[in-house]
Amino acid sequence: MSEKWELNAVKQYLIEKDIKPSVQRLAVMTYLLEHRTHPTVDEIYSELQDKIPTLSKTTIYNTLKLFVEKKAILALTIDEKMVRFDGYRQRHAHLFCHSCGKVVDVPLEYDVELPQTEETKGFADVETQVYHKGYCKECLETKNLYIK
Amino acid sequence: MSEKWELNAVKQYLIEKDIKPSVQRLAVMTYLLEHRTHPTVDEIYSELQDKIPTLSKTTIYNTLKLFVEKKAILALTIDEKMVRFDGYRQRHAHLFCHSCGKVVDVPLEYDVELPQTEETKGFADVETQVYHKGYCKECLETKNLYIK
DNA sequence: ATCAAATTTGTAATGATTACAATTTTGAAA
DNA sequence: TTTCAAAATTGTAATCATTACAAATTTGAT
Repeated sequence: MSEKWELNAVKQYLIEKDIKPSVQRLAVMTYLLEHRTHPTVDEIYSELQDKIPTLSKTTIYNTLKLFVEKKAILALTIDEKMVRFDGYRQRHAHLFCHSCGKVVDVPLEYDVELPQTEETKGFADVETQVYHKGYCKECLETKNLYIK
Repeated sequence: MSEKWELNAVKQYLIEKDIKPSVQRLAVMTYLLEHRTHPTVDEIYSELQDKIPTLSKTTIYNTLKLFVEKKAILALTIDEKMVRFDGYRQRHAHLFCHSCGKVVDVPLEYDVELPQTEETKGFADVETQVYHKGYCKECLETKNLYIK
């Protein structure tokens, strides 16, 4: 569940992505690399508060925004309530449970390409995300969900 | 751009989906069927205010929520700021411009299936959405975007 | 015509995100 | 090491999409 990352490897990764490392940035990136849970801003903030007592939630927002701009992580809009973040860089899709909000990685066998049509011509910097949305086994078993 | 729908056909469609037709519901569904622009709540509300002077934005929210529950329309979470709605029922993917927020339909040649793995086993009622995100030609040509 | 259920409406609350200004840290140059 | 401007961080206040909720209206069966 929780791969371990060397601080220097994380630092190197940030530098590769043209991001100046700082205590806060290293903590956020390390958290994302070690936790494949697609956390929200609040989850990251709560988890890192202990390690960095002066941490501000605005810093988490700033940092994640920077990481996304620099393409070091992915912002997932799978949950309509809030953005989830993903530091995993291999091609994969995501599965979302409408009931508990859990997001899990699922394999994606091939690239889903943007077709070349009149509409899509000239689009640049396209990144593709595949979302599967439904209800997970645990929620179906433990909650009384009315799924038609 | 704007296919025309008979009121009775829309009414029939709502009934098929187990939705009791009302003036408001017919107006919203007709709007979604005739406009493939993936409008937001505000856009739908603005457009229908003239036709229905007493219309409330809460009604738009209620109506869209009902339509989604009954699977008459799709809620797109492609834009992190707000939900977009789609009344088009054929299989297709979506293309999103980060700069202007435009969402356009693009062909999707095959079903993107949820693979059967330990993690995905037991998931129910899964619906798949494919999002392509980038910058559209118009924005690239008319705005000074720094795309690295 | 009556009346309960369903629907619509308006207002107030919620909560994620952003704006912004102040404070702190960093790192190069003297 | 000291200085100082740029960058990064922080806290607070504002924004704005969405939801909660209660009152008003409409619907449809009797």
